[in-house]
Amino acid sequence: MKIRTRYAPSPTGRMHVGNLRTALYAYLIAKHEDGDYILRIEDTDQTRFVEGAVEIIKRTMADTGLIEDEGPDKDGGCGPYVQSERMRAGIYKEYAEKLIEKGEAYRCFCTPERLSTLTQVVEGKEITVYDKHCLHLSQEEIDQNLREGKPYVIRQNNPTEGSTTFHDELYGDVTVENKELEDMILLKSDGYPTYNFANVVDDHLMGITHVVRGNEYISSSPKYNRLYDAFGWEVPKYIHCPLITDEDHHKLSKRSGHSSYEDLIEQGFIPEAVVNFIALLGWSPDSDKEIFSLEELIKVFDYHRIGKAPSVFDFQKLRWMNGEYMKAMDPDVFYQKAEPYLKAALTKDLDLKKIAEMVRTRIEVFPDIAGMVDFFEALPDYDVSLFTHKKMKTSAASSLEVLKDLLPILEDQGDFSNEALYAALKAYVEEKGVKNGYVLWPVRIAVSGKQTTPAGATEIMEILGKEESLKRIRTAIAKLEA
RNA sequence: GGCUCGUUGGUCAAGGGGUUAAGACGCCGCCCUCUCACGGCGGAAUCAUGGGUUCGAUUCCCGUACGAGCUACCA
Repeated sequence: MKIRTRYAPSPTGRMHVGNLRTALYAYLIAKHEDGDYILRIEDTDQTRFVEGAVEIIKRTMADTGLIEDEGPDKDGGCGPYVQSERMRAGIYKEYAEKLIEKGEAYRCFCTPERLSTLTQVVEGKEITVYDKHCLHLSQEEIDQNLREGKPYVIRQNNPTEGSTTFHDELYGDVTVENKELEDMILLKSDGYPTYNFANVVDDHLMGITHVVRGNEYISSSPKYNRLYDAFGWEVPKYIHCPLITDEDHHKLSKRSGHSSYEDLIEQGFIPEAVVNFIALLGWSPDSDKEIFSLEELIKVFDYHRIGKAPSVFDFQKLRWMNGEYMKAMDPDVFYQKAEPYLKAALTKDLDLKKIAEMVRTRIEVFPDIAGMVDFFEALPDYDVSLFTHKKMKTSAASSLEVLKDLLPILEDQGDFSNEALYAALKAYVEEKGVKNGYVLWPVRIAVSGKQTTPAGATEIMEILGKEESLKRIRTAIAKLEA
């Protein structure tokens, strides 16, 4: 049988990396077996709906390459793929009423006021256990309430004895006492289904074979199984994924500053690296390989190798991985992506393509560029102590001497290409019988004004050009003479 | 509080009755080098805890601790 998985986000804002990973795993599980991956929008909570959030979801899916086979924009015969539309089509009401007929659900007319009398506070948390009050309403009372137009919800009728077991592909069998099973609400008074009901109905109607979702649903899964059983539907395979946490081992939240995919993109990460990184959070291949394209992931992804323990989102390692992608990137592609960052930092007419290549193996994330190339734009006000370097055996005095020797040589130098400049300086080095660094260190400091730069002295001079390079060397001489 | 799940270096993690307990990030050192970075080499650092079972447990079982999730007309 063909595998069908789904990703079913709620349009409530940016896409959390935990959700993105769930989407990725759902996609990989399906694609590994050449199955179908379905996108379904779960907009049943009108109060949490955020304008534009559906577009964010669609754009993120497109950017990351998690292309759905069926979804709101791609009807595969199981539509509509947006729950509010399905609700308007009467799907959930129809199935909820079937459950009532079977005695597996009942209408509940309890007011918020009555419900609040049932809640108690335990350790600061409000806990409400419904008492099945409306289960015992007589048919007359129900009809009366209906006639009066009293609002009601439909609740699942769970047994109070025995136990229910469900099987997870990763966690194995999980058994819960039925008395722990709450009579959860299936259909809200506004007619919308709750997640608890909609996911079961839709997963069945859409032929989902593998339900991939976050770990937080593991304790409600027994209730979902009872729903499948009540309908006489085949229970899908469940794959509950572990949580992604922050450095403090708490659920990754907005506070961390990088909890959403959009946050990461804004911070200069590239989609491929993000996808690669999150794939490895909670899953590992059977090899030492760490850099994977989406296609490679599809090939090697075995969901049995998903772990059970939560994993910390290691921002540091993401940066490293992003850097690996930078290094492996085609130079033209890299330039295209780096250009806006280069242009933001440099207004002068410089060879940005050459600068981009200098910076490529040195940055992890695009915003790193600015602090690395700023000296091309303007010579920083540096301290002469920079000229002193013990390993290069340079001092302020030696630097001054070298720069004064070099000035006329460079003034006469016609070819200001990196190669020609290097040859010229090398000739001086040999004539003096010193180490390369003895000469090149002061030159680089003079033309850059920085202790570390993305390139060597002659490469910098090539970019700067003769006029600016000489000007900076004269400035250095003046500084050293002062 | 109840229920459920989890626990291998700081982090991601492999492994799974007998191993010198992989690999990666980060950190440190060395090499390379026109600085830094890249690259290369090396180093420090781990089986939460107490009981079993066993000739032998990091691995299997039970308890404890710790962490997380659920306990909404949120998903």
